[in-house]
Amino acid sequence: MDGTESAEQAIELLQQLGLKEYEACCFVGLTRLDTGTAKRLSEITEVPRTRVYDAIRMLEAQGLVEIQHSSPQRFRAVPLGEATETLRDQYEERVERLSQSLEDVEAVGEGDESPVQQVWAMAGRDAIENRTNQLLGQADDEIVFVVGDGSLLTEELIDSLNAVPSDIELLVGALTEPLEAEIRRGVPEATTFVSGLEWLHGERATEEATAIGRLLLVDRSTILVSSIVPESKEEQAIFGEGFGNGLVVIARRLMAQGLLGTRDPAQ
Amino acid sequence: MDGTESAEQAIELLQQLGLKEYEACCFVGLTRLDTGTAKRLSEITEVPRTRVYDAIRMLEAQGLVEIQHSSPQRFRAVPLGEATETLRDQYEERVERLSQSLEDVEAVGEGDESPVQQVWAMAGRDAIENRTNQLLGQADDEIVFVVGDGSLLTEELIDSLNAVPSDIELLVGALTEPLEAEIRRGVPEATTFVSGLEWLHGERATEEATAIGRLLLVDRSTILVSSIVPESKEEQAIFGEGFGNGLVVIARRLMAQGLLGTRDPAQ
DNA sequence: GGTTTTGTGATTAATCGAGTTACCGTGCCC
DNA sequence: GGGCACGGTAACTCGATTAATCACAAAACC
Repeated sequence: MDGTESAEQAIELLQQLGLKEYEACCFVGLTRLDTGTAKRLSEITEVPRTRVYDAIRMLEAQGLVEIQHSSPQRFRAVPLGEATETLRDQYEERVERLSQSLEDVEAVGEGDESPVQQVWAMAGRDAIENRTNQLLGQADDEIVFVVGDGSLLTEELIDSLNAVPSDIELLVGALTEPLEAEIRRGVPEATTFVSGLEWLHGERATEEATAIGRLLLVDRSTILVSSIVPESKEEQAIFGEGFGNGLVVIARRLMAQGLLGTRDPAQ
Repeated sequence: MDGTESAEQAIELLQQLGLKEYEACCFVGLTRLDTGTAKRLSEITEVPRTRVYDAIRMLEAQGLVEIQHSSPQRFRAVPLGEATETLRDQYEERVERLSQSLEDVEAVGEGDESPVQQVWAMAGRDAIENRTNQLLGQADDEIVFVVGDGSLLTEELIDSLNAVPSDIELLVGALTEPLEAEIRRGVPEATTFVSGLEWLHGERATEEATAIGRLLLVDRSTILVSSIVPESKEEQAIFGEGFGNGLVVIARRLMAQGLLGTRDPAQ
């Protein structure tokens, strides 16, 4: 612990960004110290003094702290703006290289053939949002979109909706009246409506309620339905495409797969 | 191994981005398979079949693969563009939250007082570049900048140089003639020159050559000198500010710290 | 000169991930 | 029906990191 409440959050995040525990502790320790020695750092943070040196060295190599080679040596954190920018750069570089590598690798013989009727499950707020944008962009005739939770109505989503060509019919619904108003404001082009999907929303049998996230139907041939699991706030979705049998099949599968009931939060 | 050469590179990168080995293997396995079962995947990749399921679940939770809940269940990777976008989003979100947390935490009593004459060491290409931009932006009178290696002349750097107000004297040097030409093209406003720093560049005594990276002197009061270690390609720098004794002191320190000789590559 | 700091290295303990095996349910072929 | 390959889950072993201590040499301080 670092004393302050949100310091621990910072440590947590730094670890998610790839730092070790000691490294993360030392870094936030330094941001609240401006400049300090190993001893001072080990007092503030719960990092044993003898391990501070290693941690700092690692941090320096990643461009997050500077070292003054005096005796005793002093450390200081790079200014916040520079630090975040550096982290961003590193990541951006990696993603870029990854993208390159993956392009050079596609295809190894045949993939399995698969039945016509496909239903895929996916999870993760960002991923589902990206898929949503993707689908919005490739619509030909008609889009039906229902937003079940205000938190899903992001900037990016509104942009995507506004980017829909005007010759495509755009129907956007919301589960509540105020949400609908918000949508009408953000996407004036769209025909908005309220709900019509309470049957999806309400609790089913005795199981606890599962909040409906979004429902997207493109050209009556591709559908994406998501729900938000109550506690973990994680969004999960099912996604179907390319079949002539219409919605009913999907809806049935939806039920069958328990998407509307409970499902163990992904690990 | 995955057969293909650059597949391993992708795996490497994915691990750096936070995935476990199995997860990384499964993901690239899927990108070259379009759609596949656990069995197929375990054949392509060297991941034991029984562990494919866990890996995939993790990947799904992160929004990188989709699962078809049939029997046998099928997996497929999210399209490359969506995947990278999702990774980007996740990271961006974390960095953003980190930034918030760290702002709420600054300052814990006094930092150590430190001597007037400060020399700080830092490392990492991105970090040094950021610091360079930072310094360029806060110059008042004069900027002297020497580029020792063409790879350092990035887009971003050129932008920063061009953003320097015209009432600030801007001197930009290069170690070679062609490099100077490139700079003159990219930054027409600047007064360019060649080298003048061979004494820094050449090998010293019998030690192997250390390539000079960049040298930046702002308002004659702040200096940043970097070198690029031959093998690891890592850039390391020293950075000094706020003293009236001019360059000489720094230069001497420079030598004393062996920046121009060899130094063990950070870990 | 003696004592406290400072820094490095080695050592132990705990954690986590890689790799393996055992086991249950389901369909399929004999 | 009995066996058998396949699909899926869950346990366990082993090895590599990492967190946490300890021992010790070199400086710095009084």
